[in-house]
Amino acid sequence: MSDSPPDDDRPLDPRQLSAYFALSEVGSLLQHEVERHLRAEGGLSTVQFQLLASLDASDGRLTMTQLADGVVYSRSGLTYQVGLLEKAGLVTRGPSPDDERSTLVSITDEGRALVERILPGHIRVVRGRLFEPLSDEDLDRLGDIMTRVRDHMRARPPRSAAPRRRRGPAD
Amino acid sequence: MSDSPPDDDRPLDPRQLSAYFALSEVGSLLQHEVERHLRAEGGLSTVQFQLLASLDASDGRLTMTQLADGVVYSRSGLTYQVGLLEKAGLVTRGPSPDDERSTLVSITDEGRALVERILPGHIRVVRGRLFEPLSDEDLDRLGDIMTRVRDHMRARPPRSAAPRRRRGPAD
DNA sequence: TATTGTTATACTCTATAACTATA
DNA sequence: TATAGTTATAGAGTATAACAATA
Repeated sequence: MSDSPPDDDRPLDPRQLSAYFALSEVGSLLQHEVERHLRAEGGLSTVQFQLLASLDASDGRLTMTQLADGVVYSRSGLTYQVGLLEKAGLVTRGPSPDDERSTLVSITDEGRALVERILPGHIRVVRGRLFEPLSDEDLDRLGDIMTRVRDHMRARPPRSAAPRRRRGPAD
Repeated sequence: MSDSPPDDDRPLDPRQLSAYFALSEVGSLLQHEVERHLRAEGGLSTVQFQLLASLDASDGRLTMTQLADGVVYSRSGLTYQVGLLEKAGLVTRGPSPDDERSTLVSITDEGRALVERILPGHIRVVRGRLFEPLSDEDLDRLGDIMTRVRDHMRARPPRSAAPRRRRGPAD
């Protein structure tokens, strides 16, 4: 609990606070607008769209674990969402030939068609809300910063992020 | 629906895509970790913490509408969350002297104490996850970019963002 | 009539723990 | 024994619409 350097206990300076608040607000606003658009246009939640887009971007088939890697999500939540997509005919599920424990999720033609139908409007939202006020230089800088932060966050997950809690000996 | 310039229908270029994906991922990861911390440390959701922090940062009392302006939220959702905070003894609600329609939400001493107890750890999370890999220059640049985007998003809300739908004459 | 806020309701989402099956 | 995934369940959060009260 107290294994952080004392340096970490100082308050954020005003620039950090301002950057943090602005980032949070942008994230929240953007998320809401994207969600609204996806729901209205394709009846999908953001997570469902991300799952479809991941499948579409890869070879069309991924295991549940591979899908989970891309999305911040619990396993059961992923099962639930993929179940909805399957019910809607946008993906199919089947056993993996390599590893009988794995489930291979495949996007259907209908799924691909939906992604392609939704994508332009999705991009329009992102462009109009996020990128419009940014210069080319801003864009490069933003991409660079966010990529570094993401790699940092992915590289050192907080100690509480154990993928699956195993039963302790004292349970 | 087709009132956007044709320019908007082009796909995002790779730099935009990469910046957008990285931003989404960072936002999502950060949100999850902050949520986890607030829940573990103070039993609060992010929204509840934001509401308390807003009250704490202002004079300690705001109307429901003023609170709603800071958070992306439906009115009923706000009522629900403030109700929880009230039940927990962190805020009180009373009629506004200025406008009898308004509800004035006030943070209690207990509420302030909770914010002060949680804030250092919250900041530690943000610093460690978000700011650690960034230089001073990055920080300034990020703050500048995010502030501009936020102002842009706040200035021109999408047409669907009417605060409250009034009954149409044909209903 | 417009605005502020609440309530009732129904639904979506998410996490935890227990479970099955394969490696 | 560890890993991949599912299921049951229970709770939190959210939105919509109808509502009451004040401006």
